[in-house]
Amino acid sequence: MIDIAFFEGLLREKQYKMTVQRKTVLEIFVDFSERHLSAEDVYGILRERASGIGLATVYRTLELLAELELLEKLDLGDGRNRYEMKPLKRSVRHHHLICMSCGKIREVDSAAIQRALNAIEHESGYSIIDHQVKLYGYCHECRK
Amino acid sequence: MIDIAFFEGLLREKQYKMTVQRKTVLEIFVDFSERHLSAEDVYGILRERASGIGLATVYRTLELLAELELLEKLDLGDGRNRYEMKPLKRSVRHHHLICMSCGKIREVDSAAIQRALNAIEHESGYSIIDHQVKLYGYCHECRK
DNA sequence: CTTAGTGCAAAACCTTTGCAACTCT
DNA sequence: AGAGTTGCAAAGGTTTTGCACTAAG
Repeated sequence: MIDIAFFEGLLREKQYKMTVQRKTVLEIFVDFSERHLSAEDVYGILRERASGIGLATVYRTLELLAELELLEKLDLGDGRNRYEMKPLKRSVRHHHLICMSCGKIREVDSAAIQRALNAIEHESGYSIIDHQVKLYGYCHECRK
Repeated sequence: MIDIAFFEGLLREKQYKMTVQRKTVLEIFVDFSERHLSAEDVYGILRERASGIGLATVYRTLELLAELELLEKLDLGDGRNRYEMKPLKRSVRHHHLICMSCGKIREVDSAAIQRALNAIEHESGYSIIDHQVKLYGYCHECRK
Protein backbone atom coordinates (compact mmCIF):
# COMPACT_ATOMS: atom_id res chain seq x y z
CA MET A 1 0.00 0.00 0.00
CA ILE A 2 2.08 2.88 1.31
CA ASP A 3 5.61 1.69 0.96
CA ILE A 4 8.21 2.87 3.35
CA ALA A 5 10.61 4.07 0.69
CA PHE A 6 7.93 6.40 -0.66
CA PHE A 7 7.24 7.72 2.81
CA GLU A 8 10.96 8.30 3.40
CA GLY A 9 11.17 10.18 0.13
CA LEU A 10 8.36 12.51 1.16
CA LEU A 11 10.07 13.14 4.47
CA ARG A 12 13.48 13.76 2.95
CA GLU A 13 12.06 16.32 0.54
CA LYS A 14 11.25 18.57 3.46
CA GLN A 15 14.20 17.70 5.68
CA TYR A 16 12.09 15.68 8.02
CA LYS A 17 13.52 12.59 9.66
CA MET A 18 12.21 9.07 9.57
CA THR A 19 11.48 7.87 13.08
CA VAL A 20 9.98 4.76 14.61
CA GLN A 21 7.12 6.87 15.90
CA ARG A 22 6.16 8.14 12.47
CA LYS A 23 6.39 4.72 10.90
CA THR A 24 4.30 3.19 13.67
CA VAL A 25 1.53 5.77 13.44
CA LEU A 26 1.30 5.41 9.69
CA GLU A 27 1.11 1.62 10.05
CA ILE A 28 -1.87 2.01 12.32
CA PHE A 29 -3.74 3.80 9.57
CA VAL A 30 -2.86 0.99 7.17
CA ASP A 31 -4.16 -1.59 9.67
CA PHE A 32 -7.33 0.36 10.40
CA SER A 33 -7.88 1.72 6.94
CA GLU A 34 -11.63 1.48 7.23
CA ARG A 35 -11.87 3.67 10.31
CA HIS A 36 -11.73 7.38 11.06
CA LEU A 37 -9.32 7.64 13.94
CA SER A 38 -8.92 10.52 16.37
CA ALA A 39 -5.63 11.32 18.09
CA GLU A 40 -6.94 9.64 21.22
CA ASP A 41 -7.91 6.54 19.22
CA VAL A 42 -4.43 6.29 17.81
CA TYR A 43 -2.90 6.84 21.23
CA GLY A 44 -5.08 4.07 22.65
CA ILE A 45 -3.95 1.62 19.99
CA LEU A 46 -0.35 2.60 20.62
CA ARG A 47 -0.73 1.95 24.33
CA GLU A 48 -2.17 -1.50 23.67
CA ARG A 49 0.92 -2.19 21.67
CA ALA A 50 3.05 -0.82 24.50
CA SER A 51 4.88 1.45 22.13
CA GLY A 52 5.78 4.15 24.62
CA ILE A 53 4.81 6.87 22.13
CA GLY A 54 3.43 9.99 23.78
CA LEU A 55 0.19 11.77 23.00
CA ALA A 56 1.91 14.97 21.94
CA THR A 57 3.89 13.01 19.38
CA VAL A 58 0.68 11.53 18.06
CA TYR A 59 -0.74 15.01 17.53
CA ARG A 60 2.43 16.22 15.86
CA THR A 61 2.64 13.14 13.67
CA LEU A 62 -0.97 13.36 12.53
CA GLU A 63 -0.47 16.95 11.53
CA LEU A 64 2.68 16.01 9.65
CA LEU A 65 1.07 13.12 7.81
CA ALA A 66 -1.81 15.34 6.78
CA GLU A 67 0.64 17.95 5.51
CA LEU A 68 2.32 15.24 3.44
CA GLU A 69 -1.10 14.29 2.15
CA LEU A 70 -0.83 10.74 3.37
CA LEU A 71 -3.73 11.33 5.72
CA GLU A 72 -6.77 13.45 5.39
CA LYS A 73 -8.01 15.50 8.31
CA LEU A 74 -11.72 15.19 8.88
CA ASP A 75 -14.05 17.18 11.03
CA LEU A 76 -17.03 14.97 11.63
CA GLY A 77 -18.61 17.29 14.13
CA ASP A 78 -17.94 15.33 17.30
CA GLY A 79 -15.56 17.85 18.81
CA ARG A 80 -12.31 16.21 17.83
CA ASN A 81 -10.34 15.87 14.63
CA ARG A 82 -10.26 12.57 12.88
CA TYR A 83 -7.99 11.24 10.17
CA GLU A 84 -8.16 8.67 7.45
CA MET A 85 -5.81 7.34 4.81
CA LYS A 86 -5.88 9.46 1.72
CA PRO A 87 -5.94 7.38 -1.44
CA LEU A 88 -3.25 8.47 -3.84
CA LYS A 89 -5.57 9.26 -6.68
CA ARG A 90 -9.27 9.44 -6.55
CA SER A 91 -11.17 11.33 -9.17
CA VAL A 92 -14.21 11.88 -7.02
CA ARG A 93 -13.86 12.79 -3.36
CA HIS A 94 -16.01 10.84 -1.01
CA HIS A 95 -18.28 12.32 1.59
CA HIS A 96 -19.55 11.23 4.98
CA LEU A 97 -22.99 10.16 6.01
CA ILE A 98 -23.21 10.24 9.78
CA CYS A 99 -25.98 8.45 11.67
CA MET A 100 -27.27 10.70 14.44
CA SER A 101 -28.52 7.72 16.42
CA CYS A 102 -25.78 5.06 16.38
CA GLY A 103 -22.91 7.24 15.19
CA LYS A 104 -22.03 4.96 12.31
CA ILE A 105 -20.22 6.68 9.48
CA ARG A 106 -20.79 5.63 5.94
CA GLU A 107 -18.89 6.95 2.99
CA VAL A 108 -20.49 7.91 -0.25
CA ASP A 109 -19.12 8.98 -3.56
CA SER A 110 -21.11 11.29 -5.68
CA ALA A 111 -20.26 12.49 -9.10
CA ALA A 112 -23.33 14.71 -8.88
CA ILE A 113 -21.95 16.60 -5.91
CA GLN A 114 -18.64 16.93 -7.65
CA ARG A 115 -20.34 18.48 -10.64
CA ALA A 116 -22.32 20.87 -8.49
CA LEU A 117 -19.14 22.00 -6.76
CA ASN A 118 -17.37 22.55 -10.04
CA ALA A 119 -20.26 24.73 -11.13
CA ILE A 120 -19.99 26.82 -7.96
CA GLU A 121 -16.27 27.24 -8.48
CA HIS A 122 -16.97 28.58 -11.91
CA GLU A 123 -19.71 30.99 -10.88
CA SER A 124 -18.14 32.31 -7.71
CA GLY A 125 -14.71 33.28 -8.95
CA TYR A 126 -13.16 31.36 -6.08
CA SER A 127 -10.62 28.70 -6.82
CA ILE A 128 -11.73 25.84 -4.67
CA ILE A 129 -8.96 23.76 -3.17
CA ASP A 130 -10.84 21.51 -0.85
CA HIS A 131 -14.29 20.76 0.35
CA GLN A 132 -16.10 18.90 3.06
CA VAL A 133 -19.57 17.54 2.75
CA LYS A 134 -21.20 16.08 5.83
CA LEU A 135 -24.65 14.58 5.84
CA TYR A 136 -26.43 13.93 9.12
CA GLY A 137 -29.37 11.61 9.40
CA TYR A 138 -30.55 8.18 10.45
CA CYS A 139 -29.26 4.96 8.93
CA HIS A 140 -31.43 2.16 7.72
CA GLU A 141 -31.21 0.17 10.99
CA CYS A 142 -31.98 3.12 13.25
CA ARG A 143 -35.00 4.24 11.28
CA LYS A 144 -37.82 2.05 12.54
CA MET B 1 -37.67 40.54 11.16
CA ILE B 2 -37.92 38.34 14.23
CA ASP B 3 -40.64 39.83 16.30
CA ILE B 4 -40.57 39.52 20.02
CA ALA B 5 -44.06 38.12 20.31
CA PHE B 6 -43.08 35.25 18.01
CA PHE B 7 -40.00 34.60 20.08
CA GLU B 8 -42.05 34.60 23.28
CA GLY B 9 -44.44 32.14 21.73
CA LEU B 10 -41.63 29.74 20.92
CA LEU B 11 -40.32 30.01 24.45
CA ARG B 12 -43.67 29.51 26.07
CA GLU B 13 -44.33 26.36 24.06
CA LYS B 14 -41.48 24.67 25.87
CA GLN B 15 -41.90 26.31 29.24
CA TYR B 16 -38.89 28.53 28.77
CA LYS B 17 -38.90 32.04 30.16
CA MET B 18 -38.33 35.27 28.36
CA THR B 19 -35.37 37.08 29.87
CA VAL B 20 -33.43 40.23 29.06
CA GLN B 21 -30.39 38.09 28.30
CA ARG B 22 -32.17 36.03 25.66
CA LYS B 23 -33.71 39.05 24.03
CA THR B 24 -30.36 40.86 23.95
CA VAL B 25 -28.48 37.97 22.39
CA LEU B 26 -31.09 37.52 19.71
CA GLU B 27 -30.97 41.25 18.95
CA ILE B 28 -27.26 40.97 18.34
CA PHE B 29 -27.89 38.44 15.61
CA VAL B 30 -30.44 40.77 14.06
CA ASP B 31 -27.90 43.62 14.16
CA PHE B 32 -25.08 41.50 12.75
CA SER B 33 -27.17 39.40 10.43
CA GLU B 34 -24.44 39.23 7.82
CA ARG B 35 -21.87 37.70 10.15
CA HIS B 36 -21.15 34.29 11.58
CA LEU B 37 -20.66 34.91 15.26
CA SER B 38 -18.94 32.69 17.78
CA ALA B 39 -19.84 32.65 21.47
CA GLU B 40 -16.77 34.78 22.17
CA ASP B 41 -17.80 37.26 19.45
CA VAL B 42 -21.22 37.64 21.01
CA TYR B 43 -19.71 37.98 24.46
CA GLY B 44 -17.37 40.69 23.16
CA ILE B 45 -20.26 42.66 21.70
CA LEU B 46 -22.17 42.29 24.95
CA ARG B 47 -19.22 43.62 26.92
CA GLU B 48 -18.97 46.65 24.67
CA ARG B 49 -22.58 47.30 25.47
CA ALA B 50 -21.84 46.80 29.15
CA SER B 51 -24.69 44.36 29.46
CA GLY B 52 -23.29 42.33 32.35
CA ILE B 53 -24.27 39.06 30.66
CA GLY B 54 -21.92 36.20 31.44
CA LEU B 55 -20.17 33.92 28.98
CA ALA B 56 -21.88 30.80 30.27
CA THR B 57 -25.22 32.43 29.60
CA VAL B 58 -24.11 33.21 26.08
CA TYR B 59 -23.30 29.55 25.49
CA ARG B 60 -26.59 28.44 26.98
CA THR B 61 -28.55 30.99 25.00
CA LEU B 62 -26.92 30.11 21.70
CA GLU B 63 -27.76 26.49 22.24
CA LEU B 64 -31.32 27.40 23.11
CA LEU B 65 -31.77 29.63 20.08
CA ALA B 66 -30.42 26.89 17.85
CA GLU B 67 -32.84 24.44 19.40
CA LEU B 68 -35.69 26.83 18.67
CA GLU B 69 -34.38 27.06 15.12
CA LEU B 70 -33.91 30.79 15.29
CA LEU B 71 -30.17 30.34 14.84
CA GLU B 72 -28.22 27.81 12.92
CA LYS B 73 -25.09 26.28 14.39
CA LEU B 74 -22.19 26.27 11.97
CA ASP B 75 -18.89 24.50 12.11
CA LEU B 76 -16.59 26.42 9.82
CA GLY B 77 -13.51 24.50 10.83
CA ASP B 78 -11.79 27.13 12.95
CA GLY B 79 -12.15 25.27 16.20
CA ARG B 80 -15.18 27.03 17.55
CA ASN B 81 -18.88 26.95 16.87
CA ARG B 82 -20.46 29.81 15.03
CA TYR B 83 -24.07 30.81 14.63
CA GLU B 84 -26.13 32.72 12.14
CA MET B 85 -29.74 33.75 11.84
CA LYS B 86 -31.81 31.04 10.29
CA PRO B 87 -34.25 32.40 7.75
CA LEU B 88 -37.77 31.21 8.44
CA LYS B 89 -38.25 29.49 5.16
CA ARG B 90 -35.65 28.81 2.60
CA SER B 91 -36.16 26.08 0.06
CA VAL B 92 -32.48 25.67 -0.70
CA ARG B 93 -29.91 25.61 2.09
CA HIS B 94 -26.91 27.78 1.56
CA HIS B 95 -23.35 26.68 1.90
CA HIS B 96 -20.09 28.36 2.85
CA LEU B 97 -17.15 29.26 0.71
CA ILE B 98 -14.20 30.01 2.97
CA CYS B 99 -11.15 31.87 1.70
CA MET B 100 -8.01 30.16 3.01
CA SER B 101 -6.02 33.34 2.64
CA CYS B 102 -8.12 36.20 4.04
CA GLY B 103 -10.71 34.15 5.92
CA LYS B 104 -13.61 35.80 4.21
CA ILE B 105 -16.76 33.73 4.16
CA ARG B 106 -19.11 33.87 1.25
CA GLU B 107 -22.42 32.15 1.09
CA VAL B 108 -23.69 30.32 -1.91
CA ASP B 109 -26.95 28.69 -2.74
CA SER B 110 -27.01 25.75 -5.02
CA ALA B 111 -30.00 23.90 -6.26
CA ALA B 112 -27.58 21.47 -7.90
CA ILE B 113 -26.08 20.49 -4.56
CA GLN B 114 -29.52 20.10 -3.12
CA ARG B 115 -30.47 17.75 -5.91
CA ALA B 116 -27.30 15.71 -5.50
CA LEU B 117 -28.01 15.33 -1.79
CA ASN B 118 -31.56 14.22 -2.43
CA ALA B 119 -30.22 11.58 -4.77
CA ILE B 120 -27.82 10.31 -2.11
CA GLU B 121 -30.62 10.12 0.42
CA HIS B 122 -32.57 7.98 -1.96
CA GLU B 123 -29.71 5.62 -2.82
CA SER B 124 -28.26 5.21 0.65
CA GLY B 125 -31.33 4.31 2.61
CA TYR B 126 -30.45 6.96 5.17
CA SER B 127 -32.96 9.62 5.99
CA ILE B 128 -30.95 12.79 5.86
CA ILE B 129 -31.91 15.42 8.40
CA ASP B 130 -29.20 17.96 7.95
CA HIS B 131 -26.08 18.61 5.97
CA GLN B 132 -23.06 20.84 5.94
CA VAL B 133 -21.10 21.75 2.87
CA LYS B 134 -17.89 23.68 3.29
CA LEU B 135 -15.76 24.78 0.39
CA TYR B 136 -12.20 25.94 1.01
CA GLY B 137 -10.27 27.94 -1.54
CA TYR B 138 -9.05 31.36 -2.52
CA CYS B 139 -11.33 34.26 -3.26
CA HIS B 140 -11.06 36.46 -6.28
CA GLU B 141 -8.98 39.14 -4.53
CA CYS B 142 -6.52 36.69 -2.98
CA ARG B 143 -5.89 34.82 -6.21
CA LYS B 144 -3.30 36.91 -8.02
C1' DC C 1 28.24 16.55 15.58
C1' DT C 2 24.21 19.06 14.40
C1' DT C 3 19.50 19.54 13.84
C1' DA C 4 15.18 17.58 14.25
C1' DG C 5 12.10 14.82 17.05
C1' DT C 6 10.38 12.94 21.47
C1' DG C 7 8.04 12.66 26.11
C1' DC C 8 6.40 14.82 29.81
C1' DA C 9 3.97 18.21 32.14
C1' DA C 10 2.02 22.53 31.95
C1' DA C 11 -0.62 25.72 29.45
C1' DA C 12 -4.07 27.19 26.19
C1' DC C 13 -8.53 27.03 24.28
C1' DC C 14 -13.34 26.30 23.85
C1' DT C 15 -17.29 24.55 26.21
C1' DT C 16 -19.95 22.58 30.04
C1' DT C 17 -21.44 22.17 34.81
C1' DG C 18 -22.42 22.87 39.98
C1' DC C 19 -24.38 25.92 42.82
C1' DA C 20 -26.22 29.82 45.38
C1' DA C 21 -28.62 33.90 44.21
C1' DC C 22 -32.12 35.76 41.35
C1' DT C 23 -36.23 36.57 38.28
C1' DC C 24 -39.94 35.52 35.36
C1' DT C 25 -44.76 33.69 35.37
C1' DA D 1 -44.30 30.44 45.71
C1' DG D 2 -42.08 27.70 42.34
C1' DA D 3 -39.68 26.56 38.37
C1' DG D 4 -36.55 28.13 35.28
C1' DT D 5 -32.33 31.28 34.67
C1' DT D 6 -28.15 33.62 35.68
C1' DG D 7 -23.06 34.55 36.92
C1' DC D 8 -19.23 32.99 38.66
C1' DA D 9 -15.78 29.84 39.24
C1' DA D 10 -14.33 25.38 38.68
C1' DA D 11 -13.99 21.39 35.88
C1' DG D 12 -13.84 18.95 31.26
C1' DG D 13 -12.06 17.74 26.94
C1' DT D 14 -9.08 18.47 23.03
C1' DT D 15 -4.97 20.38 21.23
C1' DT D 16 -0.63 23.04 21.67
C1' DT D 17 3.75 24.40 23.68
C1' DG D 18 8.22 24.81 26.49
C1' DC D 19 12.02 22.32 27.58
C1' DA D 20 15.54 18.96 28.64
C1' DC D 21 16.79 14.69 26.52
C1' DT D 22 17.36 11.54 22.65
C1' DA D 23 18.01 9.90 18.09
C1' DA D 24 18.47 10.45 13.00
C1' DG D 25 21.30 12.10 9.10
